[in-house]
Amino acid sequence: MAEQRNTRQRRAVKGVLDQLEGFHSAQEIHEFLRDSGEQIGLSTVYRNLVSLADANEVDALRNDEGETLYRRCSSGHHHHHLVCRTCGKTVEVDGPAAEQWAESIASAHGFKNVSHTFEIFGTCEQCQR
Amino acid sequence: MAEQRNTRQRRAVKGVLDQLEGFHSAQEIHEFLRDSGEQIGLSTVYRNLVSLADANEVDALRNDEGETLYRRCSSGHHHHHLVCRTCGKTVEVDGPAAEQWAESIASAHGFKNVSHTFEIFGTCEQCQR
DNA sequence: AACGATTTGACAATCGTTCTCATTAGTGTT
DNA sequence: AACACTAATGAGAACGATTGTCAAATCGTT
Repeated sequence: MAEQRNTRQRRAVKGVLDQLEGFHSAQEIHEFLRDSGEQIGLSTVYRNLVSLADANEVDALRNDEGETLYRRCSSGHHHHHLVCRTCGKTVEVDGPAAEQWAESIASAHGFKNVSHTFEIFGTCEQCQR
Repeated sequence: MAEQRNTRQRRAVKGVLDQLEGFHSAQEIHEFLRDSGEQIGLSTVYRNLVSLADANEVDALRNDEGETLYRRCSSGHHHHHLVCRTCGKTVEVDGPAAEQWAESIASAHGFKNVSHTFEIFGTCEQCQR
């Protein structure tokens, strides 16, 4: 259906995500690209991030302020994150127990079509100094 | 320091929260008040909700779309929610296990000043019809 | 009733994100 | 390589939720 064209800009966005550690906002990513000399529009960055997230090629999550943050995800399966508020450094976390717990709570109350968010934010060791 | 005045508007906002089931956005609450014949500005609703949330008199959380939703919380202690996307109906949920799990993950990686979000969204039985 | 400080409300401003639409550029075909 | 067809881009406008501004209204106290 949606044929993805391999444009210079899309390549660039993917490229940054490989270089950057942890989660970053679309605007940060745009700024980074511009600083790297890449000519790319902000809308394009947004569009590509959204489409990459739809295609499950990157992880997306919302931080405390409601911004969406993106990160190239290593594993293909569902997981959660421990994210540093300051530098975006991320630890990937599995929580099968929590997973199941959410599921069972939901179905116990007759809820369908369930999604959940489970993210941990904090300040990493480095940024504490 | 901040002495809270008991204004008609603040009373009204608290009042709605008592009447309304589940989580609702500031705008919904404003609309509801207006429909009830209460004359109140949108900014005022926002301000009161924020201050009530700060005072821990109401619960606040962000939904999938990044909107902030509010609800008068029954219990004073920390808890999570199972929220219906459609009507806002809410089940209050305790997850001591999940709680501790988050804590231990965070400290294991040297993160301080940790906060977490754990909310479950779905469609409740009624709204499935 | 009067006072001084806090709140209010209408509206402007902000911030992240999405939309619009004319232009550009992949991709498959001669 | 030149074409054609269509998706992707970019600049800026538009949007939606939320916050800021500031004069006017209101609360609680004297």
